[in-house]
Amino acid sequence: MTIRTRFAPSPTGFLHIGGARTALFSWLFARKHGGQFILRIEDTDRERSTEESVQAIFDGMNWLGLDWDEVPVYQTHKFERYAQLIQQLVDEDKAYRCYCSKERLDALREQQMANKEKPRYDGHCRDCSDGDVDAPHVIRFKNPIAGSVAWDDLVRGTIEVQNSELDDLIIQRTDGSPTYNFCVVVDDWDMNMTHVLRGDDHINNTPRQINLYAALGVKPPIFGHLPMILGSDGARLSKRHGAVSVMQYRDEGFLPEALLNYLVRLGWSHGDQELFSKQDMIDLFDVEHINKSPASFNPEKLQWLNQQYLKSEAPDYVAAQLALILKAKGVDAPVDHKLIELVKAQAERSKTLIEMADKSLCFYQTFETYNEAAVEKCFKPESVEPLQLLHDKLAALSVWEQDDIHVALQAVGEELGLKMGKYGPAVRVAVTGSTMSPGLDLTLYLIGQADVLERLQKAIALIKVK
RNA sequence: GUCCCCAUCGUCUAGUGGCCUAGGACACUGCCCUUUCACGGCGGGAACAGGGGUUCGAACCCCCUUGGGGACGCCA
Repeated sequence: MTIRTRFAPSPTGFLHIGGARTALFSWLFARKHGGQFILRIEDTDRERSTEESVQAIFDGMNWLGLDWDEVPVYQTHKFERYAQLIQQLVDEDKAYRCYCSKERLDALREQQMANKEKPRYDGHCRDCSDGDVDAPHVIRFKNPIAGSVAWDDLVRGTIEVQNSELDDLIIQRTDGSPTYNFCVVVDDWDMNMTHVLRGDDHINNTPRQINLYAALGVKPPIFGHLPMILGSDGARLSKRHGAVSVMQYRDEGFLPEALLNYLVRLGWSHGDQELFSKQDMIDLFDVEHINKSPASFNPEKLQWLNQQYLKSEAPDYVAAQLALILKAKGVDAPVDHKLIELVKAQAERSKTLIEMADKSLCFYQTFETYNEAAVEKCFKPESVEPLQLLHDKLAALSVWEQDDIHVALQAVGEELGLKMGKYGPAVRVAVTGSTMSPGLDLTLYLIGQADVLERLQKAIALIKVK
């Protein structure tokens, strides 16, 4: 039997971190077993579902490289199918029309809460099957009254719930539209899902759905409930914890490889291994090592991972991403030798592409202002002489090679009897405006002869005035 | 409140009865490397929620307590 899993988001916003992690695990499970991974858009809530959200989900999945098989299924395209099955349940006396008013339901709930009971529908209309079909009504599923429902959860083990805890859920609204719990069951059945991996906020829905499967005479899929992702304060991850949209991470300079790697380690592990390529994940993934407890999202570790990938991914690939961000900052940097060398040098100094871009700006445009503290510390009257000497030596170079620049840099120290630490910082501030940069010779090399000479002169003039 | 689920360093986790005076990673921190900033290397502090059992032996099994999360919608 081919394994088939799915990711079924409702298009009411962007693809968020929690959804992405669920999608990743489902995707991994399918890919690992050579099965299929399908996308389903749960858009039965027409009020909140939008076209843009659907696209945002596709974008997020694509960016992460979570590819899906077959064409995505839209629940709104299946209303006839749902209606037909609901009618079937009514005909078979497995569902019934309920005429209870909202007011009655609210009062009921309030009273139950006051009695310290679990609020649930009392079955008021359960046995009056002779109601007027034309009067406003919903359709409720006749949940079994006695016994219990149990299933063998892929990650939790056996879970059992008493039917007495479950009420008769609405499967069709007054407006005739079907509800979530019903659609999910029909869809997973229609789509031949073998395994359903989802967030454990659905654990409470599972017994209801299993009862629905039984009523429909269908064998349910195997369920696996993934622990939730919490924010740093232990509460469910939400907007106030910072970025929760997958695409926001792209915008903040993260590589998809890093986010994926971070996500896969949230709730799953393979011994002590921290770094996983996509192929590693597919090869190594197993449900046995999925954790049961919720995990807190830790931005620092994500940053560390991002730097690991900034350093280990192909420099031209990183350079292409960097160019995009540089462009957004108004710098047109071609993905050439210079940018690639810059990536290699900056990767070990940057956690994100944004950071890398900011640190690389001065390689493409003259900086407006010097870092004040740097000027204070490094621009001294005695800096003029080595700066001038370096300027002259560099000006004399007919070819601009890193080796020659290195020699010139060394020569200045030797001729003046100065250690590198004595004049190096001044050079660095002169050409970059700050005290931090990659190795000096590489820095000078990448900035280019003309700009270096110009900046050196500008610095000398500044020091003299000072 | 009721039901369901969960519980190892601050965080992610290893651990499936003896290999555990509990291992790795992030973060923090000391030293080394070093022309800056980093990277890297070598160290350090830091956890089995509490209480009862079971067992020759419990981080691992059972029970209770506590704590946390989730669900309780004509949302999904």
